[in-house]
Amino acid sequence: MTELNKDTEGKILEAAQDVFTEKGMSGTRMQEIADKAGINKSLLHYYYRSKEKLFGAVFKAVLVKFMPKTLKVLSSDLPLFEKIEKFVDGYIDIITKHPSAPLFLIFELHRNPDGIAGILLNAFKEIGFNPVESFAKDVKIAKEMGLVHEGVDSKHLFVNMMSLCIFPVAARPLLQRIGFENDKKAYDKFLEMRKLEVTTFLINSIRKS
Amino acid sequence: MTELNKDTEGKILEAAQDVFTEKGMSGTRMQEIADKAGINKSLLHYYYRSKEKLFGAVFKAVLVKFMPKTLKVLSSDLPLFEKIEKFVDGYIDIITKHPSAPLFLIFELHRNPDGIAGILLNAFKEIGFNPVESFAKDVKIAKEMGLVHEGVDSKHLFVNMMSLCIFPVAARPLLQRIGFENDKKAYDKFLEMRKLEVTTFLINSIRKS
DNA sequence: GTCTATATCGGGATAGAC
DNA sequence: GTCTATCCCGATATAGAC
Repeated sequence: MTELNKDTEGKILEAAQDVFTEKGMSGTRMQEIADKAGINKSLLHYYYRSKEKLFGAVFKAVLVKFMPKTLKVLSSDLPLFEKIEKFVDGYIDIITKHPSAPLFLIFELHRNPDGIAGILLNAFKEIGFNPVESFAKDVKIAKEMGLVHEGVDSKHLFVNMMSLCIFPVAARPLLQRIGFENDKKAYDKFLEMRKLEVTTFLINSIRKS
Repeated sequence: MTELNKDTEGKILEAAQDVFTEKGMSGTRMQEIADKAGINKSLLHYYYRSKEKLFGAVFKAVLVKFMPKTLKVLSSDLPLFEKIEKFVDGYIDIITKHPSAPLFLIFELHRNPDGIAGILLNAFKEIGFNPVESFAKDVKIAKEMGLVHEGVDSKHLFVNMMSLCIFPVAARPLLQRIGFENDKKAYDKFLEMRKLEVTTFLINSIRKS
């Protein structure tokens, strides 16, 4: 819940985010967005000309919500181990708050990769920052300092880190049922514990000595 | 490509799997399934009474395709380290062959958790096997044998293992673009290497001494 | 069993009053 | 800017001939 009193356009965008991230592009009904925003269906078309356009706005908004914090950590000059810790901590936090966002991004990207990935790649290009390359440098430095094994591959490490943060949230409806008897609180606690768990897990696996 | 000459019902189910797993329930058009199966739209309704029913059949079929192999490994009496290795190897293999299946399962489970999770939980109940509990036992034994740290939590380990296998395939459209310049072959190779990578990564992080 | 034709309905989009 | 009424197409589903 952000603010409650905003202009119509803002209310629409917020409602649209809720519905789109929950049900995806094709599963979303304009009517449901209108209802949730407390306005009429045709107002949606007044502000955003089409469903497609509204979807685009939502997609960007979700990116904007996620990118800044995470990129800030990744582009910082913290040493590798601290950077991993900070990233995992912040990332699990933010996706726990917006649990359907990552699955939404992945699913829609899967549905229409080229059309959508453009938005993302442009975002990186604009700020002149590629998280994967940047992370590779961090790993290289840590190797030179003798902190991590020479055999460590930065891309695998990066993908591992992302996987361990995102998957448990995205697959929650499944995991909570098969491993936690569908106990919401227990799973919340599990996710909270993962911050430490994932960090130590990652660092243990790459640390020299 | 399984067999080419099968009865109409089989052709429909196969085509339906392709389309449903690719586009999800709401993104799927019956027409597209009919085209892909090389038959008429109304034949779909002849064999499966509704889209909903067809979807159910597909969902089960996908489960059946995945479950047996993976459960066979998990329920075997291999020692923990070998079990991890076998699982990771086989799992990455099978989801690489059916890359859209995991995302499909997760997304549809997210969309309608209770309606769909029932199918899954029943499947487990029928065979009287819960992978999470079983894995917990394996970890316990390994601890008693002094092979892994006492602090290792079996649920985190299980979720880590699943995350590391599934996410890189599910998020491929994204990862391949930001980390591999959208080079398909490079990413294929990356996935192939992950079998060893993930295994050693997991074992390194839990092994005692 | 397989086809063509058609019914029916839902949802995106527009027109036009206020 | 916001509403009501309506258009129109696409998609599921059914009827019925062969």
